[in-house]
Amino acid sequence: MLQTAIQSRHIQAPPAAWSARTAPNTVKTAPARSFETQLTVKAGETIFHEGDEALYFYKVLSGAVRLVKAVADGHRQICDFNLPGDLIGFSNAAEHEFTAEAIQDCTLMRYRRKDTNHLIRSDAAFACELQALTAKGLSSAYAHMVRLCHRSAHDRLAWFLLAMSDRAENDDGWIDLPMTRVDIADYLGLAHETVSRAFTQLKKSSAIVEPTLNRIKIDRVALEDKLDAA
Amino acid sequence: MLQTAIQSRHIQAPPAAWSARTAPNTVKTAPARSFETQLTVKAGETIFHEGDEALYFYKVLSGAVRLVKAVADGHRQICDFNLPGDLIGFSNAAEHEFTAEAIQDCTLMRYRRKDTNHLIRSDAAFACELQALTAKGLSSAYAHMVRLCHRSAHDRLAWFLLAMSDRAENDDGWIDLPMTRVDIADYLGLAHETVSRAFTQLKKSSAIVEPTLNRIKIDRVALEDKLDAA
DNA sequence: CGGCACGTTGAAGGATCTCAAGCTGAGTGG
DNA sequence: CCACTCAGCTTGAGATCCTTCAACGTGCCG
Repeated sequence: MLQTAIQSRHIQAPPAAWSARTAPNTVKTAPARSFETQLTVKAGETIFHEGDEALYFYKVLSGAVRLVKAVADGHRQICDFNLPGDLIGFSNAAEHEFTAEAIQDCTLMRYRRKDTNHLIRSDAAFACELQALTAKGLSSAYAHMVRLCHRSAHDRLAWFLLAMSDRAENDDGWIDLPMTRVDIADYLGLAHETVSRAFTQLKKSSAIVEPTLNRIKIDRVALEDKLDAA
Repeated sequence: MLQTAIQSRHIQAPPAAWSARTAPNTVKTAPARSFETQLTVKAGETIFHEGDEALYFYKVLSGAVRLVKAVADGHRQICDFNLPGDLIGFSNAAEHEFTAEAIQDCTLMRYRRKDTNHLIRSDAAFACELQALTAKGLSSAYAHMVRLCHRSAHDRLAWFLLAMSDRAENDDGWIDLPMTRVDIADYLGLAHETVSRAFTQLKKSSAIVEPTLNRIKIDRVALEDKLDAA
């Protein structure tokens, strides 16, 4: 497995743990229960805004979502991408701390925040799972910091692609990248032109294969070597 | 509020509030109880290592701690600084995700993790509290991402100093910076020379006053103007 | 067809990193 | 009291990388 390979080289483990998530295959169309509501959101639509009263939190069933914080100078920071199984917007703050936007058509399960404490009390398993998912989100956030602290643009992108591979690789080895280059740039703290150039170089060096813009296959060893060399 | 819930239920004598960000002046030397142990750590010593089995979590009573993740190329990323009132290492992961090092002589309160899990199951209020604290940590992590995404070194430093001001300003308006320039650099993802130059410029522009290395006073308006202008 | 969003590529400029040297203050030992 | 050491901080200069601005290409859609 990747972790062992990387750890043996004394490298920071790759950001396998993304935001709060469960294995994709555990995602089911849950039966309707009183405390949850299923809904669909079209690509480009906003699920909630930064600063909105946090009435609900969500779980992604299908599609992809980006979490965006606006920054003073007009730039934006994408804090995380959420894929099926991930939780969105769970915090105890009264207001949402970021804007959640669908980047693909999504189906979501919505939970009422005020029911949460009741559920925690009445359902120990739910409480433990929620705690674990939130802690995982924190772990993911720390991993992202490590990504951002990498000075080199190529490092950041390689790191990102390895993480996407752990997280969203299909059975046939292909990785779907639902986000645009601009999204990736805002996620990694780079200019989108820089991301584009880094992609081109990775393709030239055969570290990735990219027949279409949103579908790639990576050469793990080559990418990890690039991290080592840095 | 949740804090009060936990205090009244499990902690007869208040070890301050159980908040990830408690006001320093509420920190007291709590009496010894079965599930907590007070200990002291000297500056430079390690509290726990990244990858260690997570047997305990801690609360800072006095001093300052840095949370460090090692990165492949020999660099390191400081994920957070912890000051009195902060909690350290309270995720549900089996292993600590970062190394915690004292940057000043510290007194800490140590809690056994397995007691925590028991309490989650048996006591809903505790579970809610822990959930809230973890969510707060996540919020702090997102805020840090925004700091890191600021392209300019001056922006990052200004942001950092404003945050330290919110967090650690004394009654007389002075801010203690227990961490070195190198620590700040690793926190902000910059070279320490760059941090030093940024400090110098802020001093020249009178945005900060710095009679000694570890003690500054900031001009909030000037710093915020710098962020806007960027 | 035109408009538009997204992506790629080039060129120039600027910010940061790296390497290197010197400075400061604290602690130590003579 | 002084010289010495060492860690942390500052400053300089050059090289490197990234950003910015600009142009162009592509695919989609009305």
